Amino acid sequence: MTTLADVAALAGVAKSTASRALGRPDLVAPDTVARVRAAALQLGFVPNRTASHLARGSSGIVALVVPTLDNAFFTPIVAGAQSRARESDLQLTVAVHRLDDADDLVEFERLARQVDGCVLVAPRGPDEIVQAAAVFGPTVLVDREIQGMTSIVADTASAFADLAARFADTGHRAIAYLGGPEGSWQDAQRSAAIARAVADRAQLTTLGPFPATFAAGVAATDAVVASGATAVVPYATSIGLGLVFALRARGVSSPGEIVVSAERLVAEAIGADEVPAIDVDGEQLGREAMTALVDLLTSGVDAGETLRLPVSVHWPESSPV
Amino acid sequence: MTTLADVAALAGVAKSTASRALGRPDLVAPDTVARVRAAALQLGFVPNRTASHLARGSSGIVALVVPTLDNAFFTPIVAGAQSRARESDLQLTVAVHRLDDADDLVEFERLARQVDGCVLVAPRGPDEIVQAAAVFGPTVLVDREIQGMTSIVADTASAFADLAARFADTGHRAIAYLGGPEGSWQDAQRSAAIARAVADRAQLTTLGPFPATFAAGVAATDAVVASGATAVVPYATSIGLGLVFALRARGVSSPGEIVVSAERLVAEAIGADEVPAIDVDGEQLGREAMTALVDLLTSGVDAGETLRLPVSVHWPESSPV
DNA sequence: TGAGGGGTTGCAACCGGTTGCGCAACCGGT
DNA sequence: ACCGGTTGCGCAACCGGTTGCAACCCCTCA
Repeated sequence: MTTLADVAALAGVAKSTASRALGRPDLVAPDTVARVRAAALQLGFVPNRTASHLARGSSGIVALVVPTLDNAFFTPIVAGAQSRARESDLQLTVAVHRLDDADDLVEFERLARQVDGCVLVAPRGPDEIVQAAAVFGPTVLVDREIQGMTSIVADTASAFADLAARFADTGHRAIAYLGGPEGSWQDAQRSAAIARAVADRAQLTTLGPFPATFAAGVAATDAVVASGATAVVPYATSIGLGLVFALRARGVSSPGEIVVSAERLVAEAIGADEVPAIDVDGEQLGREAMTALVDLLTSGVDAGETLRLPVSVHWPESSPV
Repeated sequence: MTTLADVAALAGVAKSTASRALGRPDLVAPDTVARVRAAALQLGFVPNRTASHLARGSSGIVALVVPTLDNAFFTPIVAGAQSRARESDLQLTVAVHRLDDADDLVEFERLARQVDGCVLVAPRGPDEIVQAAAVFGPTVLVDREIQGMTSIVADTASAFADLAARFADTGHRAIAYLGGPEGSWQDAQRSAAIARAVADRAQLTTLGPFPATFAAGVAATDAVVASGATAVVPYATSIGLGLVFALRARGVSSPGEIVVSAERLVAEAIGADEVPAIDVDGEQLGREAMTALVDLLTSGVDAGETLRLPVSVHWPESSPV
């Protein structure tokens, strides 16, 4: 392996000058920079990240904390964050933590102390725990808003409200919302947004709380049918999938008799192009979060602002009613 | 942050002794070890991985190379490898590379030179390219066998053969195999295994090659119907899913008229508990591969052996014929 | 002509562990 | 009492970059 010393020797300068020429060219005379660069190129020099990190006192590792990976919502976030981290030469370590209570915190601290920063996906649990987690270092929050913390949220609530409003517009008189897990920040947002959107134009039944699973959707079927709803907005894709399968199994056609909104890709999978769908770009969510963390790391200042990403709604041409 | 020097000072020994006491206690007097350990505990000492890696000349990073992440087959492998890597205090970096041709190699080399070792998931591409990739450092292969290389393979071929044989046993006279992508090592194994298993007990039609996508399954429908097959074994889950949906869309009941084998979880999703299914434990695949790599890294010797993981077959109680 | 100052560069001390080598103490054996 | 052979420990030199500080050159302005 060729080291910086080799490059410096070939270029006829000191190691320190070589280091500066490559890292902060503005501090070095232009032709010296050129000479060093040429030498580096000629030797195929690749700086040793480990040494660099040691000298700078950083680890070069950032953590992404998710509550679970058994959920299609989180994996794209991981992918997006991963790819963005790589662009900034950071290693991403993915950790599974719920951050629900104080016990989670002690384990989290050990992790946080070993990395340069954290991206937290903590959909549930009290604000206090999440805030406490943020004291260990630079932190960016995903899909949740807490006063004073930098966060990136998908504006799913607006999309849900849009869906519900259109259902009401297209003649649905009874709409059901299948609520998400207890304590979920997004659930609170979505539930409130839908209620505002529907107002008194239709009867809105809120069911739940449900965990974001296929089984929960199946289990919700009785209640949905009993509610008399002709349009359903489920908190999560998996819940909707379970509901659709269970409805079909008992002979209720969907989207014929009961329309269930879905996510874009799933709408295709369940063979219903005519289902209203939303498109949350999880990868972008992860990418933007990592971008925010990188900014925070380089600038050193935490603006504590929220970036709200739009969520698109696909409404079928043919009326789903 | 407390450093080794602090610990050494508190324990009243030299830094070097402290280092050895913690890392190789067999070289140090028992009571000295105890004193150092106590000091470390008291100060809450956490060794700095970066410094350790620099001194040892390793990076502490291992790479997992997959051809794509848009495929449900690979994500569990990533998860398994990830979790196993963490147990050995290794950072996992996931890279997307096909390793199909020499161009991929140059980019791969840059990656490989920065890590301690690689786990390669390279289902396609010529053996030579994969072998060339292995020269840059310790390497473990997943789901593919190449003479002389350590590899972990799921014994899917046997499972496929089992499926085909049982189809023949239960009266199917025309069976179709939907082949995988061109050049796929596993496809070659599976195809051959099925042919051996069916022998002359039924008519076997091999279709393809197909990419492992939903769309490919849809596109294969005409050919499947034309073949007169009553039982189909698709190379990949996604192909099977596409086929089932397309069959149903054109009024052919499945598994009623044409049985399509599937993977365990998918069999449930398509609402057919009575479908023969296989269960490949991708997470275990990734985990075992990482275990092999860790062994290789610590022992320094590459045995070049293959570990074959069993794949279970679920045959429905009620005959699917 | 000399003091003041900006731009370049080199020296050497870091960052925090790891490890080769040498010294000293201590062992049992003659 | 003397000796070869452990055993236990410390010194200092690493690993490969980064950076504070000082030296130096050259140019400007008084």
